[in-house]
This record gives sequence, C-alpha cells and structure tokens, in this order.
Amino acid sequence: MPEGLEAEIWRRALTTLAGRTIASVWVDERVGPGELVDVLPGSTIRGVHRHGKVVVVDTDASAFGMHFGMTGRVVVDGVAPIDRLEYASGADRAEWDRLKVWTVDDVAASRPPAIRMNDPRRLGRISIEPDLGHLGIDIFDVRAASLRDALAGRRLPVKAALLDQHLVAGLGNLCADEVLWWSGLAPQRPVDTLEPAELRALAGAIRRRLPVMLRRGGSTTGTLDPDLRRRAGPCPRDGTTLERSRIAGRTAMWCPAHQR
DNA sequence: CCAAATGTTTTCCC
DNA sequence: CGGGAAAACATTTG
Repeated sequence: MPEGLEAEIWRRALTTLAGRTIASVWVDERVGPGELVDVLPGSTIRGVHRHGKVVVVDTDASAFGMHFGMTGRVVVDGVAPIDRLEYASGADRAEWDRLKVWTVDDVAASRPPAIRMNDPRRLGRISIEPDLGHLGIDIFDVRAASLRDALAGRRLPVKAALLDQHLVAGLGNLCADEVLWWSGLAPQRPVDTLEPAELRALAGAIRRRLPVMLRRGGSTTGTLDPDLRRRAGPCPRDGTTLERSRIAGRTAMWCPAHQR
C-alpha cells in the first residue's frame, strides 16, 4: 500500500469534504459492508482521521474506514491526490472502483462522486466503525520512549517489528527500509540487541525523515527510491553495493557497510 | 514467460 | 506463546 504517508495525503484531501451531506453510496461487497449503502445517506461528513494506514471518515451517522492494500487509492471530487502509484497500474478503470460516495451537491450538479476508491488488485478493505484498538503507535507519534515500549520484550528482527502494525502503525516496506538506512541499523538486527543510542537513532529517523517524505509526496520519495531498489545500486552514503534479503516475507534493501 | 511489486491474514510448523 | 515461512488474494510491470 500505500503506506501511512499515502494514507495521510489522502486523509488531508478527504478533509476538504467536511460539512457535506452524503446522498448515495455504492460499495463493492467483496471488499466492504453493503450496509454502508443504507447507513450513510442523509449523514454529514464531520471530519477525517487516520491511524497507521487506515483512514476513517466520520459522519454524524457512522464512520467508515478505508485500508488500501497494495494498490488502493482515492479520488476526491474527481482529483487524485496521488496520480500514480508505484508497483501498481497507471490506469484507472471503472471496473476497479470499490467505493463511491456522492454528496447532495454532487447529485444536484451531476458530478462524479466526492469519494471514489479504486483498487485493481482488490487487496484493500472498507469497514464500518473500524476498530483501531489493535494498532500500535502511529508513525507520527513515535518517540524514543514510545518506540522502546512498543518493542519491549520482543526478539524479532527490527525490520519485522517496524512492519508489524500492532507495534508501530503506518510503516510499510519502503519506509521501514528508509528509516533503517538513516539510522544505520541492519534490518535483521534483533530488537532486543538494540542499544539505547540505536533506539534513539531509529526513533529520530522516523521522526525526521517521514515528514520530509510526506512533503515530497510519499513513501517512494526516500533516499532508497524504487529505482535504486530495483537496481540494487550503490549506497548513496558510502557507495557500497546495496544488499537484498528477505525479512518477514518482504524484500529488504540495505547497506552492509554502514547498517550494522 | 517469469518474478516481483507500498499489504494483511491465515495456516502450518518448530 | 513467539516467530518464520508459505500461501492466498488479483493485476500489472520490469
């Protein structure tokens, strides 16, 4: 997916809909509850929040959540806040639409839906009143202390921990590799071997780098960008050829020289 | 043609 | 119970 950064970009775009009243809803029942069609019409959008990779739209009747899987995306008032997703199709076919929400002014003006979620691979999910209680600390709330608490008592590789949404919510494969690169930690390092200074470096990388990537447009804008990952090119810091390994079922790219 | 791709969940196994 | 590996989901891209 779309990682937490993309979810935040979409959350901000969706926030512009606050105050508008929903007229009608269509949902692909393979990925979301059909009851949304009955519950939402007549309600007004109050606001949009996000935890980790989940975006939640609050209305005065109910709230619904969107999770984007690997290839889900959102179009707001006909405009895609992120025009093209890496590792996904550049096309936007109507048959891939999974959720459409029209507001009363959309209907009056015969406009496209205010909210349209489109997802070719159909790995994303739409939920009603989503339970976010099982998610870990949000990426923008990570501090050295909260990160230490989240990882306490664990022994798994640090990258596996960063990808586990129950521990830290919002990091995906790209952002996890990125913050490990910046903090000088090898992805396979067990979390119980991390020194306090290393934990601080990791929390610092999450705190400092994610806002930069968010400003640049998301999780593909890091130092280890998709092109460098594909080529397994030289480490931008020291020129060492990046190494590729498999951790927690995902491809990890890392520098064997400066990441220890 | 083949492998891999921003993700999660489940199941099987140690 | 913790953790890993693999499969499943579905489609496009390199």
